[in-house]
Amino acid sequence: MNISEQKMLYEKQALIFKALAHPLRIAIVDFLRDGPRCVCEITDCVESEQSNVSHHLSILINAGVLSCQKKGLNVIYKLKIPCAVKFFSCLCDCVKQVAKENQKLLKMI
Amino acid sequence: MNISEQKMLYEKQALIFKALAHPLRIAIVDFLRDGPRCVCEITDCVESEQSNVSHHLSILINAGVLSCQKKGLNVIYKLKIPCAVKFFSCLCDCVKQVAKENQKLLKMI
DNA sequence: TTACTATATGAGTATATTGTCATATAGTTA
DNA sequence: TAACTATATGACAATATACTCATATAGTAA
Repeated sequence: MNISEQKMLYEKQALIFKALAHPLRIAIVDFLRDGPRCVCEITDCVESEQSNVSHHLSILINAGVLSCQKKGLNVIYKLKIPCAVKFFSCLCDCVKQVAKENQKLLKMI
Repeated sequence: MNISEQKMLYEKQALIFKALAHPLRIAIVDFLRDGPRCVCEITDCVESEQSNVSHHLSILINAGVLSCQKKGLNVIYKLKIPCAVKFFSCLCDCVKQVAKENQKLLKMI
């Protein structure tokens, strides 16, 4: 892989991270770990406006994190990144670690 | 975990994703997979201005993705998220998959 | 056909992020 | 001490992203 190919790869990877870089979109991905769900179920779960959820879903679709399928009036979204589940639990550990360090800092002051 | 705790966790996770959601920062993380490096080495590698690299490094530090240590005039940065390596190779697969699908689409037109 | 329901889209404003420049800081060397 | 080197910081303009509102679309049911 040459340098410009490498740069392009970084940009593509950044698109995926960007897609995941929002609490609401993480909530959506987390919810879909249990299986495919329609927009109305997702909207109920994340407690936001339908149009806002729709915008966020399209961001996740464009990044290739989710796929979707029409079924009657509904559109069913499902998780498409197999490693998301593992990475999420790792992220939990990271969040815990950061929290612990902040706690230490607070005690030092 | 109750709902507001869940939301806080999503926000913390989003911070980590946000930190990784930039090609230059991904390049930095990728570079640091080989081991700790000082700012000047990182700057050389990613081919950007020193002040810009410094800004991006501070974003990665704040998110808990990297840690750093002063050593004489230099500051040595190192990777702090153990799962980053695995997740990166998964992301490569995802990028490939998206690319394949786009190729299919192009052929259909 | 009309009315209804689920979802998507576009415009607009508010806010956040980016890269650059100039400059500050802290450690080193002479 | 002064000069130098590596890195960090702050302000700024340009750009991107988020949320809301109003509205469009496409499928369903009467």
